[in-house]
Amino acid sequence: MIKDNLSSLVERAFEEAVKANELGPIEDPKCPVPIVIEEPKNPEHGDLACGVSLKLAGLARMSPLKIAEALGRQIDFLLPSLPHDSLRRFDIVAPGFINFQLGTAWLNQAIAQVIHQGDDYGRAHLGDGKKVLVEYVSANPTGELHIGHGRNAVFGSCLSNLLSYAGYKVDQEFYINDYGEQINQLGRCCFALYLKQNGREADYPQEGYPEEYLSDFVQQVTDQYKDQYVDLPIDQGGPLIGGLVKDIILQNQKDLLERLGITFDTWFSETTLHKNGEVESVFREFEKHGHTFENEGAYWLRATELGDERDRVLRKQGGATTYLANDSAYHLGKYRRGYDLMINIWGADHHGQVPGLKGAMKALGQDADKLQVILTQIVNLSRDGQIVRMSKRKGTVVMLSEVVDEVGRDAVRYYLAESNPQNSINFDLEIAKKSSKENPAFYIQYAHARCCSILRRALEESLDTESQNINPPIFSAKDMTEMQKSWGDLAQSAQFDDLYDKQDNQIVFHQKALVKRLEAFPAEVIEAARLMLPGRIARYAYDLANDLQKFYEVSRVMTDDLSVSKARLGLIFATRQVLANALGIIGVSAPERM
RNA sequence: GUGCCCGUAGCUCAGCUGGAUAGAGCGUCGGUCUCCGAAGCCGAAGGUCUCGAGUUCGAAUCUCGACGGGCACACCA
Repeated sequence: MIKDNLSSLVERAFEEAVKANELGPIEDPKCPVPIVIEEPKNPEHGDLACGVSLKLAGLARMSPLKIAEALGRQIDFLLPSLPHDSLRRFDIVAPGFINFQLGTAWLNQAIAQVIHQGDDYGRAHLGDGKKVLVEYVSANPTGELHIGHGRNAVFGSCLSNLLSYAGYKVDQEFYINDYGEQINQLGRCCFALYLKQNGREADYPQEGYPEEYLSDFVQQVTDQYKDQYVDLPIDQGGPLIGGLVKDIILQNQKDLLERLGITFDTWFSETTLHKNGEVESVFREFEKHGHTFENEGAYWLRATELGDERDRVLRKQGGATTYLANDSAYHLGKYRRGYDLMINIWGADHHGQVPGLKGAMKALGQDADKLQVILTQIVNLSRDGQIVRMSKRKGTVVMLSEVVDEVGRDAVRYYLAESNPQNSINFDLEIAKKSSKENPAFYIQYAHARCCSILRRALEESLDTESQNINPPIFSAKDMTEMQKSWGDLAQSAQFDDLYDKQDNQIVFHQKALVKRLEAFPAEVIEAARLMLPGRIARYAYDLANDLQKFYEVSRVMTDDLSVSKARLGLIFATRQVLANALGIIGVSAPERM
């Protein structure tokens, strides 16, 4: 990577400058501050720049400019050790920046690298094969998914893709809360509706789920089984009808998530924890490790000793286990499955539970740092500018399925993937629909399709508008195959010199910008994975598409000069590849035509 | 009341471990297709980075405080 090359160049210059006693009181040849190479906003400041002298000023008790000059002298000596024409020149400017002007060697190498590695370009070893479990969505099987679930789902999916791309071994899991009071409640509600739908009298539970959420699901049961269960007592009918409805809802959620391109490796049922006795055995584990006590007939976790703000009940007075106890059993199981890292993606309204769960893991003797909870902030839905509160009670929720229907999978994914989880999102349905054609997702896809189109056109005959003659195709399919082979040949990367030799500064500028962007992709993947912010990849893809469009505006790919055409086709080929790789991470399709 | 998150253009959001003149999209106004896809490109307008202190060569970025918004504070799940 070019930045790494430059940063190690500056590092060596620093060493030499220290040896030459040019940096005042600094005697350690190891640079005390990280050497960061950055892209200047102003193009007049070169292709890349280093501001390390400014950070060293205090330590060296010298002016930043003097330091930069000292480093510059050493870089001059080191220059011959670099590959031919990798660095064209560098300048020392006030207040102490070192600005680099790139030659062609590294840039050419970057294009060849993209094509050489293809679908794997940008893959990283950051994860080093570590096993990660990403648990997300985990919605209750008591109703449809809403837009908040959608955000959680898209974020989790993108993060999983990203981590996997960065070298982690990722499993994706959906935890089904199919046990306990809420599922009993679901049963009572569904049975009441079932009776009603069969013309019987029934009292709908007052604190139950809104009827309109459930009636369609229950209707499916009614349609299939007619009135054959109407005479069952509530304690049998509830669980039976509730169970049937739960399966329908779950399947419904699965189908919807699949429509969003989300698939889970495991659907983990809470019921299995209870049936296998894992909840009971987690109490024995708590007992072994201490940090628990009894009070007024309840069994407590002394969470205050473990970083929580108050103690938590694990087993209630009546003997029932709490949500935290069940969750502890679930998460202990995750540890035992051997994951190096466990990521939970929760809605921010659950943030209060984080210290409790982490405390429980500590109490069980586990490394709580392996468990990381990412909180996604709320999605504010509006329609025509009117805020729609997502209250389940009032039943005003706009369902995720409606949004996907209206806006489309790719746009929904991009929209929800783009922003960082700690920021709330304002999602106006009317605007989302209206702007769906100018949606960033379309813009990126358009750039991809345009690359494909150019590559296709290279193989087609063309019409000369002046003479009305039909020109034969410039390249044959066989030519294309051979070109692709040579583009990916690292030893032949000098063929891309033709991108920069011509006199038109504007074209050179935009091509260079495009190549620099392609070259930055692997570093971007690593950074995004490190920060666990897949939104960065979405924005990167947008920037790359933008760079392509700007290049395309000022320059033709197919020209009279065959070697230039070849080089530019190679650049387009590489751009298409990186667009596809980036889109793949955020789970947006990369169409060849639109 | 306590804890967590947020506050950047009219709206939606970027801004990398502090760096050069704070950036995009949408919306508004104007320009641009005899030429590989105009779902594009170019330009204009729009900012006290909520406010106030502090840290330092230098703050949208770090610290503290205020204000504003959201969320959470169960032997519920």
